[in-house]
Amino acid sequence: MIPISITIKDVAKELGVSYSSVSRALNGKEGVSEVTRQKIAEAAKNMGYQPNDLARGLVNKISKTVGVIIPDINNPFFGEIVTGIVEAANENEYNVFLCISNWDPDQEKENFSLLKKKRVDGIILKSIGENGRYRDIRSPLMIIESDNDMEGRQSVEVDNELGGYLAVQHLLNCGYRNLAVILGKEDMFASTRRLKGAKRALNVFGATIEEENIILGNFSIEGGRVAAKQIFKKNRQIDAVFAMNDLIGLGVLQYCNEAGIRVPEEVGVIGFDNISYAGLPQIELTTMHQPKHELGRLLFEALLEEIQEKESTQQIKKISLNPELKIRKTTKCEK
Amino acid sequence: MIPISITIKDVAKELGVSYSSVSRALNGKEGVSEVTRQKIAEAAKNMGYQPNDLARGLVNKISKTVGVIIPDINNPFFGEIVTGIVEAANENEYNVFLCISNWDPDQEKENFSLLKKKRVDGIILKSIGENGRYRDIRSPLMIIESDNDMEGRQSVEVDNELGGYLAVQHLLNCGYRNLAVILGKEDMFASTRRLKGAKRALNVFGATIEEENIILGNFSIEGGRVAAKQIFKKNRQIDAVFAMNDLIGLGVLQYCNEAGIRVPEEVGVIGFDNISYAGLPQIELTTMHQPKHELGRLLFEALLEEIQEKESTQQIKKISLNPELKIRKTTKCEK
DNA sequence: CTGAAAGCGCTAACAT
DNA sequence: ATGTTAGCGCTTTCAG
Repeated sequence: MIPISITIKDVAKELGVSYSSVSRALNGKEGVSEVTRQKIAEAAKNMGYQPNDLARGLVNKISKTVGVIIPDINNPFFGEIVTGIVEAANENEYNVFLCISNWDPDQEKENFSLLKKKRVDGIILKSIGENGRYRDIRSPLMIIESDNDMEGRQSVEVDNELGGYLAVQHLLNCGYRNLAVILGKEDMFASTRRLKGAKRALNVFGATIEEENIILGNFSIEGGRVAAKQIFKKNRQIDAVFAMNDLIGLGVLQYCNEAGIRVPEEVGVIGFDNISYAGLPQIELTTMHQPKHELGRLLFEALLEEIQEKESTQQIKKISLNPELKIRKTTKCEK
Repeated sequence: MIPISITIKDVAKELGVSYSSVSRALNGKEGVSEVTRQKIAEAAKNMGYQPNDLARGLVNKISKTVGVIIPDINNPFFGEIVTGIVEAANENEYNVFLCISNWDPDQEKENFSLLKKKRVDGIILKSIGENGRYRDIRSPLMIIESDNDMEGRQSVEVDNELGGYLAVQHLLNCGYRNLAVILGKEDMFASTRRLKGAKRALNVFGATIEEENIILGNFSIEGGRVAAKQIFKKNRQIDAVFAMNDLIGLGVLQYCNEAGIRVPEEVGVIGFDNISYAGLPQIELTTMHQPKHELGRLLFEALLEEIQEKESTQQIKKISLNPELKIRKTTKCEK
């Protein structure tokens, strides 16, 4: 079952031309007469010739390949981003290696090393928050939500601080006053930014939040459930929670459901990301929308630019998109 | 920003040995004294040597790379399968190219061609149902749920007929009598098998299903909602629906919710796949569980075997796992 | 046990 | 416009 692939030499022999001519013709380089170019194109097609990107990569130092390292493809946030990345990549004849770090620094390192062997042209990374480990990565790199330690690296992200601000502003507008916040401990960069925005909104309103009402949870449904339990066990006054992503939000809803707490009457809940399941009629989670698909496309396009730039201007781009408030049924007002 | 990668020659020069020795040492081949082997290993490590898999692939005809073509990574069914594939692949030092066909035959073809250029060692495919197009694929291929036309190809799947049988048996056990079935039109192989099992269960029970109550929908939440509307507009008698996947099931639930139909009292709903969102307390969809993660691992492992087999026994393996009934709250009994 | 050399498929000078 | 050649980084005979 060894696939016999036909090479540039085979088609050269077939036509009795040199194989450099074939190479030139097939790559649209000048130096071939129209006539032979035609003949070559035709023969190549008939013979089912497919260029060998391994060989090409070896000489060009371009593998037409990028790596994507994310923690979890089952989080719809990443799923949609990856969809955008793959789409844009394929349009540019690129393939993408999918790596899953599982929020584990060791696996992430392992992934880097595997990708390096493959000589990918660039990497798109959702960093899992151990600092200073990317300084020595010498290939083009795009960060999904950069941390401070990534200064000097390109990144594409939503304006997280603005997102936090808008989320809490909405909660306040609804009349909720005793807020709790659940941070995602796997990703303190985004969480910290969003929290900063949240505090600013509180501040503008002349309010504050107790440190004890800011808790650390896992970025998962179960993580949200556990965190909510912790919150309400500790403080019955809480009347609204800002969850750092929709998965956590879903977990909060789950807890409220179990504990008989009415949403949005007794407590309001807002999430972040706007994953599709948040919009289910049984859920209707109010949340901050992120343009995930677009984020994915931009991520790849910016990476490609960096790859092709070689050594020109090389200015560090930080692309930032705006999140959008998506009001549904887990908060009790409409503005 | 060109990453200067160090080669086998560099470490050879450093040590004053021939580079073939370095190759031998690093690959654990015999013909190198323990002493030099040690020295080489150490030098390679210190110098940060990383093998170039492009070059390796060129000579070995093994790229340590596989391609996965699926219709939609945001369907948790595929998301979890891919997670299993990637996990198993990485354990074997393989990388996986993720391709998304978007249920579109043209994109699927495009993906094949891209992967061929990359000289992947094998491909894992969720075929989107156009027949006879894989006959000429000469590389190792594993099919996620094979169709008849794929005879002669390896496949890994859940026993779909059994799944259909168990699902409908459960519905019948609950006392539902007027069933409707929603097929997923994007994947008629799986749907047909499950339907066959469903009819068998009906048969054993001495019942049947009207053809008009078997409808074609899209494998999506919206598809399920539309199909449900169609069903209940046409026939008010229907008291249970078997949805061919959980997304469709979610859509049915959504319609019932809107139309004020009480589940499970007035109508029972059962899905297929057991995606994580089906288990949310607000949803609690009864469904047929598929061991998706395990399916993914098996898929890769079987593919790897086929890749390594070269030309030995070459018997066609069809691996089949059993689905499991997962009773929750959208059907009204417990057996 | 070790080195020299050929060749994987391709591109890019360099000749003609 | 076309052919010849070197070489990308590596593995694998083949000599020594």
